[in-house]
Amino acid sequence: MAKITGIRGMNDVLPGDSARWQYLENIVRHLLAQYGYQEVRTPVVEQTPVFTRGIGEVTDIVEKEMYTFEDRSGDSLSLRPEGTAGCVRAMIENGLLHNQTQKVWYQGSMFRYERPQKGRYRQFNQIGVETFGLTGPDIDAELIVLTARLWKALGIDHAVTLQLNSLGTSEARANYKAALVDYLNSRKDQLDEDSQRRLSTNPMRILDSKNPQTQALLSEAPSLLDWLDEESKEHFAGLTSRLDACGVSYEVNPRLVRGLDYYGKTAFEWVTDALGAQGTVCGGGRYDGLVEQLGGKSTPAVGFAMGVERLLLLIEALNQFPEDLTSTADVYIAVMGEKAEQVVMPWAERLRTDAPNLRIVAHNGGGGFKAQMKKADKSGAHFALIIGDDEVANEQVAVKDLRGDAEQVSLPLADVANHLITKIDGVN
RNA sequence: GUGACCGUAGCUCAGUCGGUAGAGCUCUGGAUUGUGGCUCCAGCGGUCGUGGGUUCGAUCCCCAUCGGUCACCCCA
Repeated sequence: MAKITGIRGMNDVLPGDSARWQYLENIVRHLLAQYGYQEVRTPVVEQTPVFTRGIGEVTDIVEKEMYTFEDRSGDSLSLRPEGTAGCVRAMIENGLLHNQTQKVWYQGSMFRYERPQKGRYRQFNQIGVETFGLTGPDIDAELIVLTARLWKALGIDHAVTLQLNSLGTSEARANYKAALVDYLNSRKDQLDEDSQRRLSTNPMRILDSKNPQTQALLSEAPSLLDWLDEESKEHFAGLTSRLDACGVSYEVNPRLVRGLDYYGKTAFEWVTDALGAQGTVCGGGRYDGLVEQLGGKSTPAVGFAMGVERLLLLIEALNQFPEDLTSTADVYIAVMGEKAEQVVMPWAERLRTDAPNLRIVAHNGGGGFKAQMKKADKSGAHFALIIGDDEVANEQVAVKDLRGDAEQVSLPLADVANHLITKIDGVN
């Protein structure tokens, strides 16, 4: 019989790792609440046109990376390859964009059929933030400032840099695109194969080619910034002045184009060189045309998404995880003798009632007393509680400090919870 | 989709110029009948990724295949 395995590029988050995910998620959730953003949860599967119309037919994501299938009624469905399109669909469908502004975020799995490598998986998780109904550069700035605060909270701010660009209005972009194609067509023979192909399909993407010869050729090419219309220039200036005022530094990168068709004006990426080839940790921009594209009333919008796995890899690489994440208990209860085994459950229940914020693990599964103490140590608990025949007879519990040098004491059961709470609060 | 490298114990790896394998960590028990971390001893644990070929004999050599990793591409 063939061995049953998980699917390539789709990973398990195991007990030893889940605390790290929760650590990141908790920080993000708290931070977004600080800015007044609300969470939305949308399905993992959408009708395929949500993505083909939203992301763009000729993008790589839609052309060759989507998990698309027919359901039993013959409808074409797709696993979401990104979060924005589905989020916009939900906002339109529920009438949440009618004369109101919205600030929302989501978190969840996305799916793309690609060859896995470091920081790139077939099922991966994004935390995304989207805002609707706001035209000015102040909201673009707020989103970026918010991410900057997040990097600080995670201890990775020294390892990421902000790349910033304006893609202009669609008219400006169309004019620029024509100029770029003109320039590159005259030097077509010097382009690498991929770039030659993109010349007709998606010429802007040639700008961020990694091919050094192509990059050299581009140094003489027309720059997007020179083709910006007044409106876009003003918007971009409004954004940069606010970033300056908040002390967020950035690098203007006129070659920064994003892979999804719906972006215009502001585009940004936070990148790191600490993760190998997949260095973009967060990316986003303005997509004023998308809501209309998906059948809603024209609504301005800005948003971004960050890659959870990449952030976790980066925090790990920079050694920024708190040390106590591996601990599974604050208090570990070891028992000896039949009488103790009889009372340990009700006693532990009482402690959990009296000290609801402590993680209290009662030993299961028998084994010698020494083995129980080893487990107490491995659990990361600050205290071991010891219940043997003597303790049962006196309604007492022996409290042993596993981390400090306090003397072991015996306390009446009724006093144990308070003792632990004060001691452990003091430690934390 | 293309390329490079790699598959030996649960994990990290050694090894056999071809004679069916070993260490560290983990786990269990003991040295220390009710006291963890350090140390020492013992035990548990392997179709050497899978299939085929060469050979008296293959974990080792050859071929294929599957899987993993990294990179291209693309993006979070």
